[in-house]
Amino acid sequence: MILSTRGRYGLKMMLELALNYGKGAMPLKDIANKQSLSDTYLEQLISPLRKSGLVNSTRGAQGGYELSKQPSEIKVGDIIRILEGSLAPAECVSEGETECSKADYCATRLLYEKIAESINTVIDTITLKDMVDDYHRLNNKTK
Amino acid sequence: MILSTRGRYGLKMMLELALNYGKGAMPLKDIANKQSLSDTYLEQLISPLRKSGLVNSTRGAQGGYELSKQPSEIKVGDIIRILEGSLAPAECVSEGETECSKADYCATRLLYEKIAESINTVIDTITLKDMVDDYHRLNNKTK
DNA sequence: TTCAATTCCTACCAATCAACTAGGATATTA
DNA sequence: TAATATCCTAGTTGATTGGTAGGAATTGAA
Ligand code: FES
Ligand code: FES
Repeated sequence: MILSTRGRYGLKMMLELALNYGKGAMPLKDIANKQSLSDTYLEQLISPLRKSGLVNSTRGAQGGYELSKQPSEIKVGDIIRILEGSLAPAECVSEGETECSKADYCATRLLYEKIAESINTVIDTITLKDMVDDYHRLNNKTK
Repeated sequence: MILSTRGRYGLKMMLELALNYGKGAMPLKDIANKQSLSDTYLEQLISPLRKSGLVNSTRGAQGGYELSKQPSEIKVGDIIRILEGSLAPAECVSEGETECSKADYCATRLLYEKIAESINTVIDTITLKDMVDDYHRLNNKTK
């Protein structure tokens, strides 16, 4: 699996917050209940999202979390990279890493670069708004 | 990292065998030396490749491994899937798995499907022959 | 003012996985 | 028969995953 629970749960959380966007703060417990996930675990995942500025938090009673900007401005790539780290196929293609010494003559690196590029294109093209739209399309069909 | 050493070393091995294609069997120790990898570890990785029919083996002295078909007929996706398992982003998109019960109304699944599709397109388009060509282009430049 | 709701933070834990290593049986050829 | 290889099974070690536990700090409402 390319995505661990960190990325997958994180995406679900952020989708839930996107669905709630404009309706005020949403407590983590509500998110956890809606998605049937452990709230103490989600707590750990939302912390880096807050520190990266994707969500704002309000402490105390009636507090909770909300997106810091419009769903259309948050790419799923932002979320995934915060929670999973880079999705590079191998170290020598990942951004922060020191470049591999064999980079000049390594044929596998070209492959990794192509894989990385195609993944990045997908996750940086799709925003939370797209997922909200998908959600409504999927769930309002029967109504 | 999307690819573990299994996939990455496996690709290097197969590239080495592709470079040696048509020249008879190549012992694993030679591959390991050329790529500076542990031969006892590579032994474990080539076993599933042989069982899947991608490489043929010859036992005993002067034995070794060779590709079972032309480099142009072996997709890197074949190699990666054998050594890494599916590259699906999440369980509910992976082929063998029982389909997730929420599949009908799950918006994250659509995202996973798009990621999976783009990865599969890349790794099933590129063959060992392409990597061999890249290798020669990269390494004969200075000669 | 006090209490309940809530975020925030650190530490711990068990199970699994990743990346090897070790040791030996079996087959082939010079 | 010795040297060279593949083949097979079983460890081992460290990191990662997917959590739990416990409590401090903050805030709104009764
Ligand atoms: S392994 Fe890093 S460039 Fe090839
Ligand atoms: S989690 Fe499986 S379909 Fe959404």
